[in-house]
Amino acid sequence: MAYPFRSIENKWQSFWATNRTFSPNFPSTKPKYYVLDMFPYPSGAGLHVGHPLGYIASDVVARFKRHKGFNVLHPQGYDSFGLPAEQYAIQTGQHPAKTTETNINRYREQLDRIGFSFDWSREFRTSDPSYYRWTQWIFMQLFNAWYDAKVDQAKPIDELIDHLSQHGSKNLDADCDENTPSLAAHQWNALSNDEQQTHLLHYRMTYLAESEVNWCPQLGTVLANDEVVNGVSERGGYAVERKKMTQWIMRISCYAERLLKGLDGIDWPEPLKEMQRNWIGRSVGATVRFQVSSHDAEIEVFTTRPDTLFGVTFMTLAPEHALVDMITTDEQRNMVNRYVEQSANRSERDRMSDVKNITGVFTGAYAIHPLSGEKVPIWIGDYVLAGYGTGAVMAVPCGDQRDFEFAKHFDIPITNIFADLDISNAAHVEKGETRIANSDFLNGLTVAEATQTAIDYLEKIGSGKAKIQYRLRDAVFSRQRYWGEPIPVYFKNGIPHLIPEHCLPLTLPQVEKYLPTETGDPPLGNATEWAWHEADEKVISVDLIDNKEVFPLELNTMPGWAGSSWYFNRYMDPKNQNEFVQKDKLDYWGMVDLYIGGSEHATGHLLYSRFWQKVLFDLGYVPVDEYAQKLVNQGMILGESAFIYRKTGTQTYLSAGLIQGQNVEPIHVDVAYVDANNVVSHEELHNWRPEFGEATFELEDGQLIAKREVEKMSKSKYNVVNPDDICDQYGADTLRMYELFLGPIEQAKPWNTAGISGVYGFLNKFWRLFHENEQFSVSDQPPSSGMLKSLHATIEKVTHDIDQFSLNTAVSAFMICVNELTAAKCNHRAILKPLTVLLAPFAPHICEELWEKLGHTPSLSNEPYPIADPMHLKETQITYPISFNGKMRFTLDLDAEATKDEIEQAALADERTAQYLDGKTIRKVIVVPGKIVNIVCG
RNA sequence: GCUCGAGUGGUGGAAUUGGUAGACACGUUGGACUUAAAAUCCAAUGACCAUUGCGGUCGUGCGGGUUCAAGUCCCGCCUCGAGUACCA
Repeated sequence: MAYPFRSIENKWQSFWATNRTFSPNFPSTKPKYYVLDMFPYPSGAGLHVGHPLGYIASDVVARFKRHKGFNVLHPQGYDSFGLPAEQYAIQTGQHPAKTTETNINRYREQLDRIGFSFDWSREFRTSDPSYYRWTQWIFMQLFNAWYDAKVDQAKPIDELIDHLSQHGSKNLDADCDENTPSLAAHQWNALSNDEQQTHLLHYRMTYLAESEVNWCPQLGTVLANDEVVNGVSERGGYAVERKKMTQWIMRISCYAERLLKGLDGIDWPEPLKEMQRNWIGRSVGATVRFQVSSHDAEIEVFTTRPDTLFGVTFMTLAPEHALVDMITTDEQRNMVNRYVEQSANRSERDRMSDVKNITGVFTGAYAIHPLSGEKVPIWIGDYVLAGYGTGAVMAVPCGDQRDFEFAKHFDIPITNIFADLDISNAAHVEKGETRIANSDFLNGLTVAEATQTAIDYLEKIGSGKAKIQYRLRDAVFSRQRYWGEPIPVYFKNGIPHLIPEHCLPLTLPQVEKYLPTETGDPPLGNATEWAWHEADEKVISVDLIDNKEVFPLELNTMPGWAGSSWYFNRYMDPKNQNEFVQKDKLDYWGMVDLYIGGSEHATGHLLYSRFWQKVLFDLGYVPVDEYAQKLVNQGMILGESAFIYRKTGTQTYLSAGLIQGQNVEPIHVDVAYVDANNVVSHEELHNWRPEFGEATFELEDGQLIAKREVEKMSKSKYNVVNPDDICDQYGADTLRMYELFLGPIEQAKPWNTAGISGVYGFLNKFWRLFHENEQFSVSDQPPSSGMLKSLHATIEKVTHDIDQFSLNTAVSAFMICVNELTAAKCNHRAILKPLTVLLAPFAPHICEELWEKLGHTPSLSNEPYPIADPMHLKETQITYPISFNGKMRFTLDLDAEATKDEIEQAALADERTAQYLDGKTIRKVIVVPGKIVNIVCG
């Protein structure tokens, strides 16, 4: 008879909800602990068993910390702006808010069944105006900030304005656009207001600029770099092209160094940190300026190898480089134009898949080498990317493999500047102890020495300077979508202005259609009325736009990552109408102590959120500049798909064992219709897909056998396991423990429904141990020392495992303990009480029930966690393996208190030792107290 | 190509960080209970040899090395996974 998990789980879930058991206190004198999950995007498909894994792990820690006396903040909410709801709206006309609402309700139902200890009173949605008004507010703070590189800090824009009006751009070290003009104070003061505003855009942390963006025509929007994977959109896999557009951009690049450094102080998985480091892509080198011969122009390049300057035999510009048109000679113009056009028409993907082909064209122009004064030809090649560095390189064929191949292909001379090295077949790329030759004043120096000497010289003659280059680009922030946060900006004479702060939120307007307008404006262009809050809600009709009193609003919306870049702060004070978060709450809750989520967000959410946090920190709004002390990436739970095989071109389906030598294609079968022995149920197959009724099946032993294969869990692969079904069949406590038991949290692992019986059996066993004929029954006898030892060993192991985040082994420890208790028929009250608390983080429902039956007042959630008593763990005897030359021969039971010498003597005195030695001499005896005795002889 | 990470029974995975490899669980086999099944309980389960002995030999991807002792440390490979890619 199974334990009544259904009634138990219902009872305690409603108890927790009614009593708000898991709401933390504020203020509180207790130490705080903040456990956070990456909040979900509520998709239409609902949850599968893979989704809750991270939530279960964080819930164990949250409950554990409550027992340990912490005031625990463990919230949950929804990242509810996003593409799928919008795509659905485009197809069906249903407002995304409605789709989202439905999906959230479904998510909530599913989550509630698993018994999480979330404080639901703090729930919010990023698509709710009461939340996104603060996302808009943060946008305003970014707009009103600039980056002072002198002190490495973002500052209010007013300070910059003061500086400009007093000193102009003199003594100003700001992170700004490359092409920002320098102004004297009087020039600045002479500018009209609009001109000043335009000028300030060069400095603002979020700015409007025309730039090359990743445009995805199918999605009808631009994408950030991290949303483009292998030249196609991450979502949908559509082609992406480069396009010049005026967009809102976030100046994340000025934080490159701090984002990099900050990684050292936080406990995040090393691979993830590595991904962020690569993404930021710091490289140390120098910029060098080459004068263009007979033109009034310079080409600036970035190089990591200033030591190889004398090896430069040509230069290469990206086809998009601004100087191409100017410097191309008339003879070369046709070829150059054709080449530029060609590369422009090639999609990102073509260009990438075609890396091996060397293409390029000579411009006819020459540059003057800044050191040697020689003329070097200027070429164009699409191996040089417009988006990195300056979009131009100095080519050193002897020291760079691509330059080398380019030179060989076009027959450009190669100068060898390395002493005693053969470079006839390949470039010499390693740095090492190589000495430089053929390089005037660099001759005889090592690479490192030459690098420094060359930079010093360049700086002296004013032709270059040391520079650290980052791969990290500023992030495009505009999306041509409907379902996102409106950007709180209006345009006056084409100049962007923030709407007044007291008018927030600027509410997402209703539209007839979710597609771009006929004039090509984003979907918000379809809106005829906008609402914003100014005392009472005020509606602005688009008809009233006269550009005198009423101005047009920004029609782009924010990207998906906006709302998720600061939400961890909002949980501290989710209902606050006056501030984004109250300061003393920020001070109390501080950093997230444990953050759990997938590693797929490495270069997206996890980078942008660190960026925003740093800006908010600089501006004095948050007390810490990193927001998550420890991050754990939970691995994916994979599905075990099932396949049967269709003979190609027929309606004949084969059992998996019969496909040898046949021409077949695998067909997914829903895993629900396949049993543990991989037998497919015919009946259900017919009900599922009527067309199988007309098919013929070739069977093995009268059965249709499916082949299993591990794949990502997804609806289209028919391998989804719904947690609801598991809760129905086995209960939430079993689901929780089984998900943890599957393997280490960080690892990807397949879901195997067959294995669940082990955990289910464990909980039943635990229940039965304290029940007789369905009646609760505990013994009041004192437990034996053996049982106490078992209990305390488990306490020690489980506590240690939770600290180490090794939850799968903690589950095993419970199983061992219950097996031992069962074998000894030990159902003592003194054992059950601590065990109930110990197990509560893992299987909270059953534990609450037993706790109540023990006569305690629910809930047990703040009951102190048991502590292992070393008294009970003490060994009286220890079994020592006695080994000879590392090979074990026999064991010896010795007093646990025995000293090293006593152990050694006992081992040597044993007659079996004498037998084994048999005349051999003892060379050494190694004794490790509590572990082993090894006798080395020979 | 580069950068990380990982290779342990039929399977998922343990191993206090150099100290009796294979915990725990699934699966499999046998047994008990049952008219039968389910459920439950007990036993066996790395391989090979011996099982009329207690045992022995080999075993953590492959090849070397250090050590009394290596899954664990070092050197050289192989395979798989993840990330990234003309980054100057």
